[in-house]
Amino acid sequence: MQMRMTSQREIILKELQDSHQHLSADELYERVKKIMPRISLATVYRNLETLSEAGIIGKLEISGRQKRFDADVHPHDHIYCLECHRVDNIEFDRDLVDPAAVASDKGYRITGYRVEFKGICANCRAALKTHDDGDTQ
Amino acid sequence: MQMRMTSQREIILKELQDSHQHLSADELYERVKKIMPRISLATVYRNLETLSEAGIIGKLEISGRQKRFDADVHPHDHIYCLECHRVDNIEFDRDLVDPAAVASDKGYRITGYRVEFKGICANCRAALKTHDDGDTQ
DNA sequence: TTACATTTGATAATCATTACTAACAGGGGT
DNA sequence: ACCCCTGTTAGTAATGATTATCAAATGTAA
Repeated sequence: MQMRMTSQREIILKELQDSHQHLSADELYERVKKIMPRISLATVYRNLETLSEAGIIGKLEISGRQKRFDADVHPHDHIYCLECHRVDNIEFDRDLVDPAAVASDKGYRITGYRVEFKGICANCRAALKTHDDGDTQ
Repeated sequence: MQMRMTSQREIILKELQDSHQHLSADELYERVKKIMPRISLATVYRNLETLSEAGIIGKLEISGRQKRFDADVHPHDHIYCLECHRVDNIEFDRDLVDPAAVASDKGYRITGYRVEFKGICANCRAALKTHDDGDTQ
């Protein structure tokens, strides 16, 4: 849990925070390389893991895709675009879900849950509309 | 969408149904090989994909793990064990979640959502208890 | 039965991630 | 200052899951 804040670590964290996005390890690698050209992709992976273990960032494991990282660690949920795979935060009332009501089911001790929405983002809706008029709603 | 029910396809589907489990492609491969020894792992992957595209089975993409497949296609959610990675169905009232209430958020057209619980299953709770008494609840 | 499309088995390739390793950095304590 | 210890790094190899490729086999249809 204790962890030195190395310069690599600090730059990775700052780039993620400043992006205001949910970046993947390699996207972050590309950004960090501009500041610290000799950094290794493995270092980015390693530090993202370290930072998320320490609870400083969140690790998003969205359906079957590459992991993404989130500088916002307050409990919240996500929606992702089936077209371009971007991930956005959603406002969803987590109090609606009561883990205790589910717990008895199979003898699990529940430690958490997440809600994951999917759909087509505004950008991709617009793009699809001009191409093949695929959306009427 | 139209799709021949080949013998390989049929055996893969039947084995998944009979298992009453959420099997991964390679677990299913091991089972199917006992019936059809010359089948290829690629064929299993290919047919699981085909079957899930046709809506005959479900594809489960649980947090950062290997995909699993589900012969039960009625809308339902899942819980997985952080220790042994087994996946179980849960009874969770999906009406609690209203996609429309979320939709306005970012201009997404929402096509679905899923709720994923995590925890420690009964087996693993018992196993952990005998080893290091790690659970008091 | 000839002709075309689909599917298969075998294997190579890909993608994301993790493991490995040797070199390096930043403290103590002496 | 010097040595030792531990954590970290860059670079690269290895891994695990999945997908792509392709020739051969099979099914379907005129």
